[in-house]
Amino acid sequence: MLKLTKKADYGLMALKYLAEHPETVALSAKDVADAYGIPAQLLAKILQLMTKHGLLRSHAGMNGGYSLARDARQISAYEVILAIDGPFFITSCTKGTKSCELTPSCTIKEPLARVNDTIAGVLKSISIQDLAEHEQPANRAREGHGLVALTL
Amino acid sequence: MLKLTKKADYGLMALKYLAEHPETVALSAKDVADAYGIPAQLLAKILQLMTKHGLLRSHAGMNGGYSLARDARQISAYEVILAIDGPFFITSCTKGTKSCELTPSCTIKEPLARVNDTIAGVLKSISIQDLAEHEQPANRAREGHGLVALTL
DNA sequence: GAAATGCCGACAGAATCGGTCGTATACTGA
DNA sequence: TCAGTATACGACCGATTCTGTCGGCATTTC
Repeated sequence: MLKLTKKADYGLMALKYLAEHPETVALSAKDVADAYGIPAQLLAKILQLMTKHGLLRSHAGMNGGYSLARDARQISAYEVILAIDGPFFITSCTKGTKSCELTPSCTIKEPLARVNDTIAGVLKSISIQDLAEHEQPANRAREGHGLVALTL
Repeated sequence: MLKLTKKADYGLMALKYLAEHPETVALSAKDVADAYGIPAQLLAKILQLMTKHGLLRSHAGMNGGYSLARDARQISAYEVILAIDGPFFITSCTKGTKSCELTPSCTIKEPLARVNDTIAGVLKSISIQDLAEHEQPANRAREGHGLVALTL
């Protein structure tokens, strides 16, 4: 399928929302959840995850909430996905801990690992700021573009 | 997460195997399954799927089996994944049939849709032939490389 | 001290995925 | 013609993962 989980979507949406409201000191999980119609408790856990990974700063107590730990330009979509869904690999048998058992099967995986890197590169090149800026599809014809080379 | 299903992996492996054995007229599902230790019946269904999508030709009866419907260069990884896993979208709320119901939420999705296109482009640029050639990591330093531009 | 908020673990329902089984159909070759 | 091999297809089940909820606790502000 190759798709993000809803959690990752929610996380990106929440960060975008925070990036769009820089004037406020902090926004509570409920604020963001209400803004998008996301289950509040679920979003809360997602925000906590991102806090743990250093993407957000949290503040308990009344008028508490979350704020971006860094400038929106310094947070990439890759980091968000990594924080929420964990490390991803395009191949099922991730060549990490426990490689593929099937005898010589994973010859496929070596080229696909490079695809994986390419995708990661694309996601790393996208910042929360980029997401927030594209509110209106009008300014789509901007010049900024990342170039990604895939070497087979 | 962002990973392929095992079925897609199996499908790619099977096509690679077929591409590596061009001399044989046809290989049965069992042949391929045995070669890689894949459950035979599962692989059979995958091969049938790819046949239905025009990637393979099938031949029933004794000495039957499957053969590539086109040259290995003309079959992209994208087509394989599409045939097996169906159309994929990186975003949960695919902007196809039933768009996101959440009020204004899917502002995120528009930039991610472009990421999606980029990934699709990468996968389209990879042929079964490419997979088959990379049997040995020795000839990795080949010159052929696809260039993918992501315009934010 | 009370209210609001974040923090955390456990858990349940739903969806998806991986894999199996059974049966029907098609082709080959003796 | 008949047996054997192979594809074709649908139903099903167990396991895993994902989504979302609940309950309790900690922290800060007022």
